[in-house]
Amino acid sequence: MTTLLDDLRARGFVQDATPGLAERLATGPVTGYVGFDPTADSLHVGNLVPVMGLAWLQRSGGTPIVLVGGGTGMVGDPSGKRTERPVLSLEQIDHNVGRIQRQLEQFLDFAAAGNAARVRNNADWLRPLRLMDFLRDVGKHFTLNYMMQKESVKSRMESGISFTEFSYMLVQAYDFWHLWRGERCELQMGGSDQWGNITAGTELISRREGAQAHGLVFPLLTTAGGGKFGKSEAGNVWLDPDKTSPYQFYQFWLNSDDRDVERLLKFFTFLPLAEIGAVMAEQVADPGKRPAQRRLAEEVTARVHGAAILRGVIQASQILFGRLDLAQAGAEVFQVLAGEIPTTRVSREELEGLALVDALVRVGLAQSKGEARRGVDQRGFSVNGAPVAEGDRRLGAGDLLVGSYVLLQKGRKAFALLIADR
RNA sequence: GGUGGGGUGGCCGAGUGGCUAAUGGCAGCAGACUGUAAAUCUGCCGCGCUUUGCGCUACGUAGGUUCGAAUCCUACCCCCACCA
Repeated sequence: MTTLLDDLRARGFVQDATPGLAERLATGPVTGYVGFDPTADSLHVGNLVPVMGLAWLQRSGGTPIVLVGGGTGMVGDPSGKRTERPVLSLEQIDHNVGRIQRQLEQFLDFAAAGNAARVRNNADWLRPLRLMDFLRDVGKHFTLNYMMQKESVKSRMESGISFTEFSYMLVQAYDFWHLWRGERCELQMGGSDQWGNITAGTELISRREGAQAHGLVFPLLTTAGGGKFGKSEAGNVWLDPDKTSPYQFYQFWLNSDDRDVERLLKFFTFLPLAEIGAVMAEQVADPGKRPAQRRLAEEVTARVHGAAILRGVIQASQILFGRLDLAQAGAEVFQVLAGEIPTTRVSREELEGLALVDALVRVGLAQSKGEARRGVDQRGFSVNGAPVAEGDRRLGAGDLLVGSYVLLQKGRKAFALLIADR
């Protein structure tokens, strides 16, 4: 029988784990937690690795706890950070937590009998905490020498580290202890930069309670191209459809590098490894068809946005990238597109004689008219699928498809729809 | 508080009076090639215009010297290192 640790390891989730975790898991499911920053009102795909870690924990019978850093959010973790965090109001944090929980519900079961997922906010216990109590109950258990050996501190000794940031690991250790004490939470997971903070927590639980707690860290995800995973042209790829449209979301996964796709399937889908193996076999046989990317994009998009939206997104993708002749497309096709790509409405009068460069800026495909002009010079823009060569090109009624639509395109991946109202 | 070093375009980093809208690298955008890939090659990469050119804004901030300043002078702000 395999345990959570075996499963996570097979999927590449385990960068490091504390000794004894395997033995502990062999005796039964655990309660475990991951900390999240409530700095935004949505998760982005970069947050998905720990979310999937919690989901697997729950699937193994364990109880996942989502810890929201409402208390720690105001100080700042020095691990891998260069700048201080913004301070958020309590109302803002509550709002963000509510939105994020709704997204988590696609991955975690908050109603499961016996091991329902829980959300905790460390503001609840950190805010009332008194400094003297903290120094007595937590500070006493750590030597300066121990703390200075942590990578998060060591790497900052040259450039300088504030006392607040230096103390961060103790606060995080206190969180772990608190969850252990109150809910018998025995495992903390996180990114590999959290290793030092997590082991400080297991240390505190060991010294104060004489009990063994465990830690597990995920590897840092990078792309084969050498970049940070989870970024697109528009910045972070968010789960919130208002921040990243489902179409962009689907395209993000579909455009995954061949070298990354197998790893991404293991990380971000619940497909059994045997099935991933089969998909990869297809992929190797005919890379041009990209069955692996398609499967990845479908699985993740369906989970985050639902099957119905996925269908619409696939349809829109076929229109924009397939051989479909736009002139043959009906009005309903454009209605689908309007929901998936940036859409701007103009009046008929405005459209008549509207300079293309102005239109491109207006729909957001170009930042400035100069940029639009350069792009046109380089044959980078198309109107209704036809590349534009003339820098002084103007739009008019003759460009309207189905009487109302003009499809503008930058390069091959960026589109915008202009709707001319009657 | 003292001493020294520094603040240049998204980032890194050249530039010490006119040839500088500012070398180079990274990131980004477009084109070719492709599989809506990767790699490679090419072009672009402050804003605007009636675009082989012209105008405006810009080298921490504010003044000054000069025909002319990112480059020199003054004050101020900020950062870093070492010392206290």
